[in-house]
Amino acid sequence: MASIKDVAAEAGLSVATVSRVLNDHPSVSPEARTRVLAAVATLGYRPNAVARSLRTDTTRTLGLVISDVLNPYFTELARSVEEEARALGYSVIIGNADERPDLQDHHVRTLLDRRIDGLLVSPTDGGSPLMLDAARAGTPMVFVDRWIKGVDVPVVRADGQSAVRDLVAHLYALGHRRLAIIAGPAATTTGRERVDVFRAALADYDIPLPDAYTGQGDFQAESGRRVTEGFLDLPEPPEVVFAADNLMALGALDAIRARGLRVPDDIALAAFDDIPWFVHTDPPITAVAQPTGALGRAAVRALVDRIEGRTPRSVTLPARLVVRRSCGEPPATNRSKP
Amino acid sequence: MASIKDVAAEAGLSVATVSRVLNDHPSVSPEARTRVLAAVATLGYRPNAVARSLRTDTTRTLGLVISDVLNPYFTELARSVEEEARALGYSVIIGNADERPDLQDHHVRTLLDRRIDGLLVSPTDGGSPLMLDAARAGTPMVFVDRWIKGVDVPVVRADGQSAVRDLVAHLYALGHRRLAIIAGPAATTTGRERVDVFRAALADYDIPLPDAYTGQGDFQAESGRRVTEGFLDLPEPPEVVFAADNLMALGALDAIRARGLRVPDDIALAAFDDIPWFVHTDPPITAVAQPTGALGRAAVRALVDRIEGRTPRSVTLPARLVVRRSCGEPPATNRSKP
DNA sequence: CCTCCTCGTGGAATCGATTACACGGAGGAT
DNA sequence: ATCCTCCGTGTAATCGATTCCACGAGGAGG
Repeated sequence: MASIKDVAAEAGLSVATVSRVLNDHPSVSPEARTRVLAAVATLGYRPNAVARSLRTDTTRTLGLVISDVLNPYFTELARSVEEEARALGYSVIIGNADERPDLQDHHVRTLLDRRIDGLLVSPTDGGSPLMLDAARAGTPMVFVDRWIKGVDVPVVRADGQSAVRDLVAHLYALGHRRLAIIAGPAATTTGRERVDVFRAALADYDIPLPDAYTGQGDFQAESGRRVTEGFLDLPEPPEVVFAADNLMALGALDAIRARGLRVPDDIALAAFDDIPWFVHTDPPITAVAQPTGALGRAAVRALVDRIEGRTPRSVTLPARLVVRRSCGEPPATNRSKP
Repeated sequence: MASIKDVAAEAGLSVATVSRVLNDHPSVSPEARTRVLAAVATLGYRPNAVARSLRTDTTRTLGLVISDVLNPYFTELARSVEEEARALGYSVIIGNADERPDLQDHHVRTLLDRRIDGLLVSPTDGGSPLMLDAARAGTPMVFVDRWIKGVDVPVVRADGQSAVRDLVAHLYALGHRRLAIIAGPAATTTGRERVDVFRAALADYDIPLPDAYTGQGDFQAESGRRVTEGFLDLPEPPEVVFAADNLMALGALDAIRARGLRVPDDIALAAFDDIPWFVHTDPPITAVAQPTGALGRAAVRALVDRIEGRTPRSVTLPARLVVRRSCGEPPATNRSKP
């Protein structure tokens, strides 16, 4: 593969001049410029990004470590992150932690070794020493969706509070009083928070959230199934199951079906995170929708701000309730009336 | 960030010795080894992968360019690719082409600039000059799922022939005679092939596949909707719609619902590519399932074989039919009988 | 006409690793 | 005792770029 030396030789100029043309440095004669460009074309030369990175200590690459690629929410997040990064001239390397702290560390380490310019993380756990060290050592970093307490790192996330309040109001209006939640891992912020806002919203209606109605999941479908089975085995099962993410909602749906029960007639179901498939499930699932694309874009902008020396800001965007049929009472089809 | 020179200074040895310890070169005294390791630990040193890559002309990184990350089929493929690569000591950089040839080229170019060791591609189109040049120039490359004719690159893919034959047999047994297909882009191999095997399977039953029953899609949900509407507007609409991928099947389902029609009573639906969500749609969708994980792993192995000087082999694995309820006649629940 | 600047260019250092080669010392063979 | 080999180590070249510094030519200003 042709190097800058070959181009210099072909153009009859020095490598310095070639480099200047390639980085459009002002002081190059028009003549030299055309000669270099001609040589580049005939040789099909492309600069070696590895060499350039070594010299400039800059890779124009962002690392993104997410908890689970198979979760459509994170897939969409990854997609919007890559789009925004590309628009700003950066590439993205995605690491999939699969909700495993060891894998998360593996990816963080690999990305750091490659000297990425900045790191976007949705932490799987309460924070590995590795990540905390990296943050303290000054690696540009931004948390997205989930975050870790006690670290001075900007956070870009959705606030589900008002949407969950709306959800509870919706459920209450439908006559439901016994509401249960499938929580995420307590080690994640989203795992705890969603339970907290749900409990707070219930309190507004003087509805308690007993321990029996708060199941411990891990954001994977299987745990949703397990916890839901537990709920259904209760002497007095809940009337509604609220899953703290979309995969656990799927598991819950499975468990309910396996018992021959119907949604929403026998039991209602709602989920945190909205995904395209929820329109097509049987029945369509009522969900709290995060502004996923906007979150990804905001996260990239914050990170790039930090990298390029500006002051990054934390961002919180509101989630909103999307009512479908999984909690009962099909919503009116025409909402066009003012 | 500490460099190998700092480690050498800390250990009171030369950089050469440090490097030898780090790469466990045999001729290092035990004493030197411990001194180096101690220095590495106190400094928290990590080798700079960029510098190493420049020197060794090796990045231990694979590029994966897929057509659409939002498509669960490709997400799962990406995941299995990363897993297998990690097991073999490689990292993966994913590029999402979004079914756009220009984006595909952008990613291929970026990956090549970064001097990845090998490239895994599921081409969006018939083959850009860029990719053909790269292949000819000797970049280790393997096609997965889709491929390009006339290039000497191993292909790892699924063979849907027998599964599609099974599907047609299933449909025929249910009494369906007017079968339509939503094809993928003609520029892709999978776009054309799936139509061909479908037509061949129909021929076995003397069923023709008229032009009116072959709609042109682009592997995205919206095109599935559009084509299906066309089918439904026909004076004699088909009894079955077979979508050549899962997203178009989703679009088809939308279109059918929008007309107030029911699946499978009014019209049957089947899809190429099986995904977890098909179990939960209303009704569950009958599909041709590819062995996605195995494909990803086989592709990585072939690529690594090529990179490490062994001879890579093309691999074709059989797809299989998964019958659900979207074509009629709920399958018997107990299949345990011998 | 001389001096000083500016501009275009090239030489060479540099980034952080790997590795060929040289070298000194220890130990074995003769 | 001499010579050879092998082992552990260090020096320095190298990968492919960027960039500081020096230099010569040419133009402007005195």
